Amino acid sequence: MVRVRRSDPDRRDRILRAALDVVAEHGASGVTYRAVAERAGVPLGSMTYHFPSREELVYAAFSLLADTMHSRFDEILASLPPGTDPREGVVQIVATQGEGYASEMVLSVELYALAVRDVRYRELVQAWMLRSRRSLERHFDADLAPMIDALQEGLVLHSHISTEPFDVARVRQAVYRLIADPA
Amino acid sequence: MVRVRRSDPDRRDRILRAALDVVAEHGASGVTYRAVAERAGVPLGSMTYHFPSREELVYAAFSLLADTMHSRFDEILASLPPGTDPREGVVQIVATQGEGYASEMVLSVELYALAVRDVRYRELVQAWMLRSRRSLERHFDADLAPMIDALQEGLVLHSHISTEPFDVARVRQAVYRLIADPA
Amino acid sequence: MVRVRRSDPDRRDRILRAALDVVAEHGASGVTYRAVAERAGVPLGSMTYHFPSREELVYAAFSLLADTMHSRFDEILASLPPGTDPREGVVQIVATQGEGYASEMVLSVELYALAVRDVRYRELVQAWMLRSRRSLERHFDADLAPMIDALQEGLVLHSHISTEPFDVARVRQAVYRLIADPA
Amino acid sequence: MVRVRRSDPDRRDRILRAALDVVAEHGASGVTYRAVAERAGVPLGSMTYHFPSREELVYAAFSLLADTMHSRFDEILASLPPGTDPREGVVQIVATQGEGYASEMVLSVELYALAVRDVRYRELVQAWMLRSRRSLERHFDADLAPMIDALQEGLVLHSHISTEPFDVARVRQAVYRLIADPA
DNA sequence: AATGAATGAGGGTTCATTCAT
DNA sequence: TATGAATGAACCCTCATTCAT
Repeated sequence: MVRVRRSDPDRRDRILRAALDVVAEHGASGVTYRAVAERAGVPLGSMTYHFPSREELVYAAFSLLADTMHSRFDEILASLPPGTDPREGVVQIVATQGEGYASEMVLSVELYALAVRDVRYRELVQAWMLRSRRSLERHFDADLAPMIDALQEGLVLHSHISTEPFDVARVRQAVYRLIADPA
Repeated sequence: MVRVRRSDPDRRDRILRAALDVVAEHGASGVTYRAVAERAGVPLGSMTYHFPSREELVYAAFSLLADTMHSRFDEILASLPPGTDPREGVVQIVATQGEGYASEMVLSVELYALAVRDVRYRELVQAWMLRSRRSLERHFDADLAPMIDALQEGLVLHSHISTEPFDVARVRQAVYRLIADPA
Repeated sequence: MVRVRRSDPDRRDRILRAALDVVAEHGASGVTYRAVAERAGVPLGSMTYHFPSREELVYAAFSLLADTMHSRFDEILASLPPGTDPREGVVQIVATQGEGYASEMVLSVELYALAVRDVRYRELVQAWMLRSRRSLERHFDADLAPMIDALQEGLVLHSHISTEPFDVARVRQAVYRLIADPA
Repeated sequence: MVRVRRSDPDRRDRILRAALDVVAEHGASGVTYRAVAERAGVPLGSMTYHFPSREELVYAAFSLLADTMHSRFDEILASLPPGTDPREGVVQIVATQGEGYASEMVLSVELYALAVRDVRYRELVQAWMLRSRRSLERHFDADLAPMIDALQEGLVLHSHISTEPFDVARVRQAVYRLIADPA
């Protein structure tokens, strides 16, 4: 009657991706076992088998998000052609997150909302932030890294909240002002 | 048998403030009629009387928040003693929101999380942002205002997520770098 | 579509009686909101309205049981025709509970099972036991009351567990032996 | 990667004892495969291997209980020094179960609760009761045995439900009254 | 012989919302 | 105007049981 699929090794992963989809659409509080199960195409009982509590599911999903986002962030900075002004890397990061990957921005804001209220998520974000700074320090002074990170954060956030069209020129101007003299 | 207090003119307001308290503690999704009613000390039936749907309640609460936060923002900038470097106003705003008023930061992140997913809240935030810029433009160039606003946002956000102690010097340095030459 | 029955004053009571029915059939652990709701003919939502937690429901049901059983117990002893040997009252109590009212015995054993594990139920049973003794003391010496109560308990219990037919003569003999000389 | 202990001959027994522990703590309805498996330190899959259905597990556990309890009962009566008033054996049984071995009382009440609702358990208890009477008949008249058994049951039960301290004197008095003239 | 993976059927509880009063 | 009573739809989570290995 029912299709039996006894072993499904990457089911855990599929569930996590489905969970992030649900966060993007309905927010972190919209992550219900049911919603994710349906999206991932797995039976409800399978959800609690892999993630015994909803909280674990949400946490695992946001951990995956942090990893994914950092990879993208790091890759942009790492793959700058030699000789490029590294500030262009920052501009590109903002542009990438501000224009494309909109859903990931949605996701990260949800993560921040959790982080300001819950230590566990605060630590997760903190670790992610440190990794971002480490990546920035490949090109910029260590003192500057947190500032660049903050500016980039604010720009991306505002670009997503704003109803105005994304303005790369303004982003570039802000970045170049903050980092007058790339180290 | 208890004499009921006839006419409770600021009950609506008390409910909204209670709602914001609940957001600070449990997030926007934690705003249930029941939780808010208990916090505000009003009967459950009174909630739906004043706010026929939950959505209206939440929206009204965040509207109140935007007003409150803008007032604080504007007041700091408006009350700078003549002759002060206006960049100090920006530093002070970040410091105020980064150190004290932590719960308001929690609230605003929740608002952002709503905004990135829902136009109605996006418009609310957009209007607030425009007012902030208008306030900044009293001291800075109009082109610069959005950048300052973004930097300030990023700094406050990171200060709340970070587990490191708040560092005013770094904030000041970032602000002064971005605004090298106050208009 | 649905029959609306806005006020139903003795619904609470009907629920409790339904709960006891369910205990009799499926044991205390079988008392689920759903099972009781169906039995009482009330919507599921009504259950949690009247009894916010399952535990409250169960406790209230067993409180009602204790009251009901004590009433029956007391009434038998109180309505003995003057001049009757009061020991016949005890015999009659055992007979009543041993032959008729079988379901109530079932119920009381469930209550004992709760009582030996949970103080709250222990207190409930303790209070009931004290009332029983008080009733017995109308006819018997205070020292004797607990013994009579214990014997009666054991006889009723065994009569319900036994597969042999109920034997009044044996009950009478036991009671008369224990109470050789009615006070 | 951990070497698995091949052949664990008394695992079945360990599971049953664990099951009884769980009954003592959470009642018969608390006996879930998971709870017992954890308590016994065996994998979940092992449970259904040894006891294909939960019902079998519970029944086997209570069978073991009946055996254990009867052994204790019989031993007390069998090991009375010659010349001792056999009624002291009964007193001692009540004292043993009333003061020590509290958890076993908990267990037996659970068994009674099952017995009054389910023939299978009724038969189990019935067999146990017959064995008890057989033991009593070594010292007392066959007619008296059921009465003694009932009294003893009621005394033990009440002692466990009562919040008053255990009173051996009263127990002795009750036993001596019921058995005025030991056969 | 033994067990981890998997799942469907509930079960307790929360809650927005409706409505009679 | 104001509110207590009421309810149905979810939601999180537990669990017995099945089965491939």
